[in-house]
Amino acid sequence: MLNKNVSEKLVEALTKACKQYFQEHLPDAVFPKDAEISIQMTRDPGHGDLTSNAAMRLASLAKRSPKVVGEGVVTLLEDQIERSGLSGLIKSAELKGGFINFRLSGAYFRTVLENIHAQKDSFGRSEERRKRKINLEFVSANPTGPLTIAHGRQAAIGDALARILRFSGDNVTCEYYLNDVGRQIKLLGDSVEVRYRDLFDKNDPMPEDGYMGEYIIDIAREIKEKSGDKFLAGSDKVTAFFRNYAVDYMMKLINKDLSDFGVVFDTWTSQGAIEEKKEVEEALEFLQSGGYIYDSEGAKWFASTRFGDDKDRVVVKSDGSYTYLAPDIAYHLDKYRREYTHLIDLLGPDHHGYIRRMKAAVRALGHDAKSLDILIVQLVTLMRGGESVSMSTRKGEFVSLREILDEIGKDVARFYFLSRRLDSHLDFDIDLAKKESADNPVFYIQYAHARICSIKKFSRKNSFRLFFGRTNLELLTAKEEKHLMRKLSEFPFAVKASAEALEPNRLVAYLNELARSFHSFYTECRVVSDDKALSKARLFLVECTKIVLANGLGLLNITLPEKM
RNA sequence: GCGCCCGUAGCUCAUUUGGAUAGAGCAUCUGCCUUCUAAGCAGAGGGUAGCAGGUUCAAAUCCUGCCGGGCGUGCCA
Repeated sequence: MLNKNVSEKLVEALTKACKQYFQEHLPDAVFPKDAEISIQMTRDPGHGDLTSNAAMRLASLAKRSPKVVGEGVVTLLEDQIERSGLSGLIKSAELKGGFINFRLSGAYFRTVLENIHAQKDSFGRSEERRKRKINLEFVSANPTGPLTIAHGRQAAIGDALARILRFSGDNVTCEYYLNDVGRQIKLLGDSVEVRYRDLFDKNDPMPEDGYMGEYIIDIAREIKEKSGDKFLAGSDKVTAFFRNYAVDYMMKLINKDLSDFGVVFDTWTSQGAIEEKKEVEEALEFLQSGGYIYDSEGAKWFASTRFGDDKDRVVVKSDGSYTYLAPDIAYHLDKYRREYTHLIDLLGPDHHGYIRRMKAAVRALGHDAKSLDILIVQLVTLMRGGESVSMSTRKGEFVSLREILDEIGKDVARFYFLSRRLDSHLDFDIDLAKKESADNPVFYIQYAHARICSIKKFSRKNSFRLFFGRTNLELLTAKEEKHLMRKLSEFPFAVKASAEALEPNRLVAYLNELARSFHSFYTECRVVSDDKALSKARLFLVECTKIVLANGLGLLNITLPEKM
């Protein structure tokens, strides 16, 4: 019997009991059809394993106290539990402070352990294949500079989200939108050209708003080494060369940083390619045919207010060129054409004004606004020795993701970002992070895994003939063993909650609790001992813990050390 | 001015979509290594959840108004 079946059946039994209570005691009252009868895992094991607030929800409807309603429902519940075949798994149902609390039987938890052991790396994976085909776009940094710490936060979250959603049954494609045309890119090329000419003592001035970072000089040097003075005589062709070279160079750097950070993209879509395929024109024509485009003051406007935006937006400027919005609409249309049923964009907070207009565009294109989720990942305020540091890619002042990777490592950095909610405005003190990286919380979880590997090694070395006879899980009766079993059984719920809320931090919190349960168990319960039957049962429990830790950390793409 | 986000322990952050006594890590203090890893365990102290109202059986969570911080409010991307 699986977790899911148990909770569903229990909800069913509870709903029946509630209905029956209404029929018997309140013939005049109407039982609400959409009554939200639900069951959750308890926060505190002292309250049992599962809990429902049904009695409190129905109390006001029934015009009786939660206590009276609860008592009535609990009485009827025994019979319903019996009928739904749950009596072996539900040990008790009792009313406490208005909540109806359920205690699961030992048999239930033993079944969970057997499931974990049988399903291995699939344990926690959603059995149902959802039909959603998701396009998850994140980072999408302009290739005008190295990735910064803020991109790192997005990268870690996007990557983990993709893994969690896939595990939950969605088909997910991770996409990087490559902004390879436009003003910023032109400036990038021009900046490199000026630096290149500097190397030949042609001291041209940097363009206004040019890129001042050291890396621009690196690119210029590389060109000089490869091609000498070949590009000194400027021309349109040469300008294009510098631009393309710089973009390629930067994308190589960006991809190296991403892959070292454990972040994998499936596709890169280039804005230039979208424009070349005339998709912007097509998108605008589509909107035009729907009557959502009008002319005013020499420009073309998208009537986004008709879909809830505060004001209409210009899409074609009076000089005939596009605003940023036009290619972005085309890009989203392109995604829908690739048959994605659901789009998720991770953006920085400077784009929050963008949400309404893009949702308006999506609706004008004939799609449900709900098919687009725009998640704002808040910035990281970078601190250095308690002082906040302002960052500007253009001025060349920033802390790169590379520096973070080199200083504190992939696992610590990923964990740091993943354990926070995406909308928290968090402070990252790099000096503190370097100092504290030795006792970073990520090691707490990894250490649990390393300890398990050590136990396994020890048990093999002292082969207690543990492989004979059947494993009797009924021997697992200590408080710490029960807590650990309970925690293990929560894993599928934690994954589900994380996927539904699009919040990887929930999974992190769960893994932290699991590690805590394990460390506590480890301290109190000797695994490999003279009691062979008990050793065998405990080894089984430890193996299950290892599987769940591996599945969980795998979703976060954090390393599983065999020893530390 | 208007819009979005945030304000929780000395510091950094959680709080399972409105539930029970608001929890972790760091820092401080007290115990625990002759046995599978002490990067650990058990415990103590530390809180008017910015402030004031409201909705609800129940509010850190939802609504309103203030206060404070960040970001936006382009025919920039």
